[in-house]
Amino acid sequence: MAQSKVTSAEVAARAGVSQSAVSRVFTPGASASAKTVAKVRKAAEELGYRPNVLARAMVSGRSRIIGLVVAYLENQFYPVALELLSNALQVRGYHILIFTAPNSYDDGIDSVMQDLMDYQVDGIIAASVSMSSDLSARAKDLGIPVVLFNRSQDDVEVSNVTSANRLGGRKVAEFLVAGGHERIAHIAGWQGSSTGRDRQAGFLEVLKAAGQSPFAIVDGMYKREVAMECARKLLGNAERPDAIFVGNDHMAFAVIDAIREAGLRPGHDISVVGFDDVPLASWGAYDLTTLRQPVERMVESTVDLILRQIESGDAAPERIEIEGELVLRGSARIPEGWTS
Amino acid sequence: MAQSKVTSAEVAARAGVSQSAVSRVFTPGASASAKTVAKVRKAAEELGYRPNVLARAMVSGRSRIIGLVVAYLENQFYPVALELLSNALQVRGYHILIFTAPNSYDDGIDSVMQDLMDYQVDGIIAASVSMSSDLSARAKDLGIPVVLFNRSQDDVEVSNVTSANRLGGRKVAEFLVAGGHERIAHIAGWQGSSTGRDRQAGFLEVLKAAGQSPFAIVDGMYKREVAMECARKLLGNAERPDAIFVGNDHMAFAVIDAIREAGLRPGHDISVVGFDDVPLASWGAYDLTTLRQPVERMVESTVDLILRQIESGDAAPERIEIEGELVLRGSARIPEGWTS
DNA sequence: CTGAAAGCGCTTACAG
DNA sequence: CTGAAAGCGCTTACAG
Repeated sequence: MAQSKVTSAEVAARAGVSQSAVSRVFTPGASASAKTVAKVRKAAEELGYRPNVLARAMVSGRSRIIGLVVAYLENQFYPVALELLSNALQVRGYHILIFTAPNSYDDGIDSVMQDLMDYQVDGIIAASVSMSSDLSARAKDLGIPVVLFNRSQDDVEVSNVTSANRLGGRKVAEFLVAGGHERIAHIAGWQGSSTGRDRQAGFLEVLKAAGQSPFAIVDGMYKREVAMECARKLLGNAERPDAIFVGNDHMAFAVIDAIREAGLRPGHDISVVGFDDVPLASWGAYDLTTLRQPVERMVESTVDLILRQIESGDAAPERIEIEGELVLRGSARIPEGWTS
Repeated sequence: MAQSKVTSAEVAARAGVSQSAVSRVFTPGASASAKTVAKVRKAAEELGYRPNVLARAMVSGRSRIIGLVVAYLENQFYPVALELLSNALQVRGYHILIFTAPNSYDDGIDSVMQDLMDYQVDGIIAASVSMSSDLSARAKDLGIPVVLFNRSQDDVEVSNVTSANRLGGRKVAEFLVAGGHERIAHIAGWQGSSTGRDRQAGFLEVLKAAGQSPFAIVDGMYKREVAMECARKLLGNAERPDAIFVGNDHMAFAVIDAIREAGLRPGHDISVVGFDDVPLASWGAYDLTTLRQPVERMVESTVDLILRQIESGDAAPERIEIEGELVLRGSARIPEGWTS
């Protein structure tokens, strides 16, 4: 059927026009007469021609490739975001080139960024990675737009999209305090990340205002094993917390497993609240009360932001924050007459 | 620091050599004297030069991009595979360009494949997708290697890597029969997929050999909601199954949720066995007995296969099948003295 | 080993 | 609107 790699020159020959004309027909916004368009489309169809994206990228300086730096795909939040991101970008004519990075260390990220540049990506979306300032700076230097997804970075002028993490931490604390809990522990998100710190900060503010001090605060590092270990310790003592706010759902699942392992019932003997609302949170086995991160809207904003920066060359960094709501389920006691 | 987009010509000028010499220094296997190499490396370093992958791709015909077609990322098996695939490919100097596709319909896949070709990918890995014969054929026509991951297709000559699905189905059935179960139901994987059919076929063979007929067989479509619905129906009748073999873990979690919802205990009142062994299967809340798909080895084979085809031009299709083992956990009764 | 030159498949001023 | 030509940043025969 189709020839192997048809070029615009072959189409031109068949259509009886110049190669430039063919190019124009396939370039949105370029001018060509209706007659030319018709001839070219017909010939292209017959030959199975499609423009070579790479060649186009070379001359136009636009690869229509977005580099996505991710890790931590065991946390369901990221695959979900990845799929949404990819779909949204595909519709707009872009595709995602994946770069997997060691999560929290600057070591590997350096070479990842090198790679990224080699591919002439039009933009970079960094999810769940702490990019060193150097690298954000370097991307900027090269005029490559960067958007941090679900993470922010204070020391660099870079765009980011997050949920309202601090407010979210506050909401969880208010809910827990209203529920009459008096020994509230926090297994925090990684304190090397903005999300981990912000959620904790909001949580502590409200606790303080309520005249409580936290039963315990530990860094769960966003890792299942660490959170599990923390939970076991917390539950192993004579005096136990009556509620645990966990820095994300992924860790909260471990905490619930640990609670049951100790013979206790989440939502009855001890309340657990997570952060994210990944699909698994709503499944029967966990039924997790959690602060929802509105991932669809976060993705929309991220895509809008990066494409705007690419297409208009407007690189003014923007910080977008989207508010999420508490989703009530069975893992935490609901205060009398509570209406979110 | 770094200039915006340094070219080989600039490096050449600074090093006092020709542009070709610079190219050779960065082309593995090309010949250059030690002296030239040193001068060029020095100049490149100072300028922050890195070869443009896209330009290289244009002339060499190698983009070092692998197109990955995926969907269904809510099933943990795929993100896990994606991460492993990306890591393995990155080490070998390739990267993954993501194409998300509607799962089971040929409709959308068609345009996805068009896209794929536009980017001049060196190879295609198709996961959890049924490619139409046309498209496999077309890729072949263009000399683009294709490997199906976790899926096979009989009507086309295309490489694929799967686990031993039929054998896996047999193992599950043997285990369940040995456990004394006599009313074994099967919520099957999507019957439009080879994996779904093969697992079911193996399962039925053994049941038949044991003189049993299945309590029920339904197609769960690899979807959580469908599986949940099937399970509810199965449990709603006066006579219930005493075991359910579920076509993959993702659906098995739904089945376990349904069982508990009905006030029954998995592993006691009714045995459940899944297929995959995703990380979640080992978490306390599900503790799922399941037939492990050896994803690391599947990924290794996939990467080896596609790179071999790309780099040697050897396009002889190969079908690789990797045996997986049953992982015993709490969701199914273990036969007396059973040793896997 | 090395340089000059052609060419990969396009887009985009530049004339007409 | 249209064609001829230059050029994007490389690799790769081809001579030397």
